[in-house]
Amino acid sequence: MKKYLKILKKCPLFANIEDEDLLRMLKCLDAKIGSFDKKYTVFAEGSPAKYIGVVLSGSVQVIQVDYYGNRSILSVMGEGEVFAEAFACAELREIPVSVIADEPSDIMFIDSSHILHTCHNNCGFHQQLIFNLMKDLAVKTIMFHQRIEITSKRTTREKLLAYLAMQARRAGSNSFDIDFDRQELADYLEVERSGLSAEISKLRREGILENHKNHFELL
Amino acid sequence: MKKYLKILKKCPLFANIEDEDLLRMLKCLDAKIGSFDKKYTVFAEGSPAKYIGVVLSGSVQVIQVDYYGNRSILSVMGEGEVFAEAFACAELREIPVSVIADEPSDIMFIDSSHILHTCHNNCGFHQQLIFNLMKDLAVKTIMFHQRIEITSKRTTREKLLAYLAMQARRAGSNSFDIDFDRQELADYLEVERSGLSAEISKLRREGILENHKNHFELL
DNA sequence: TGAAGTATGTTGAATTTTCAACAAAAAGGA
DNA sequence: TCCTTTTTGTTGAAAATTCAACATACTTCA
Repeated sequence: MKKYLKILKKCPLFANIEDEDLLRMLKCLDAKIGSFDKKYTVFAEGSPAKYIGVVLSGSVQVIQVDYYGNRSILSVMGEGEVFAEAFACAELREIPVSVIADEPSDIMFIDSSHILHTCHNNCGFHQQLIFNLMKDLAVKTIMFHQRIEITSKRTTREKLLAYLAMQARRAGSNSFDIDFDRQELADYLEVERSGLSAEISKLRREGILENHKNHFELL
Repeated sequence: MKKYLKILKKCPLFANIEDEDLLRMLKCLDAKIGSFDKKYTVFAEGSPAKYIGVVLSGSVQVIQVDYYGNRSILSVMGEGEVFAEAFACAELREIPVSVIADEPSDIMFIDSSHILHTCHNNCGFHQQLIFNLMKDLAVKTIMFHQRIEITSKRTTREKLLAYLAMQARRAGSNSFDIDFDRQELADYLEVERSGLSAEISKLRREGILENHKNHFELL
């Protein structure tokens, strides 16, 4: 667990908790670590909403797959980020999404009941954890607002440009890499992969952007 | 304030707080009440993310309007429900949405800093409030998951049927009323109003549903 | 009640997306 | 390196959406 201390310190769930306290607390919370190869399932849709996940290394995708097999990528969580916390905190029985490893990843699992209900050791961190969880969930809510702002556009072109503009803002530069391959970007933007490829080519021909693989530059 | 006690008790923000404590606490939080006529703006996009809103009567819509004037309805909050809490909790400077009264509404405003930072009176409810806020935000996150599940469908028909199926589930019956007029439903589903009307007519002709105004029945 | 304003339904043309199929390019493994 | 697999780009036809315009129904309020 010690080797992940640097990541854990960046994790919003553990903000304002001292190093020495952190490891002790994780023991108290009975945190477990698991490793997942790329594409492997961390949580399957319908499994109990019992554990909160923390990405220690790698990254995971939170996805929904509907009746017809259409897949939506809801979010991508990277190192130090938390996932599946909303289902545990809202006390859903089952999680309504799947979580898969986007690359080889180490994941820490915390039984949510250890956070939500005061532990018998009465260690003093629950209040801080709850507060951190609240902030984390507020940030997640805003993340969904941003996603909806992008996907509510009506055309592939507008969705793509809105997405790229947001990535450029995040990167602080008009030149940046994106995390998605083409199919994944289509699943995030909720458009057709082939139409997305075509639109990228069109924007390039029009001189609006340049790109090579996953690197983009807005002109 | 007393006249709203019944509503406030239903409000998730005040769960597990005794009646007698509630009014005292609201005074401590310096809660204010405002009234808004239908269509009036409760919060304008870009205004400071300082206040948390609680619907005492009526209902509000949380909306985004993009550069081209396209309007998305993100959520509708009715009596006892909380809004704009995510922006305050995440400590955004400005709120990225607008909130408008959907009907004549009374709204309670609470300065978020009074909740997030321990008050000098050191009244004992902050921990419970933070916990309630966390739960509320978890539920909101799940609400967005559901919205995305609906709007990620590719056709007007699929979006509409997914929406109606969810409303039927919520109502516990195949016969139910919806809160939206046609334009609002289109803004929620992110489709064209005229196309939506056409699709409703088509589903009716196909014998898949019956409807009169805002009453629907799935057959 | 009547008039004005708003909401809903309908339609056809233009635009866009989806779908399927395939070619080309890139990545991975033996 | 060569072969296989995966990813990406391209294309045309079919399907669906958007847009604009208008008719009708419904509301509101004087």
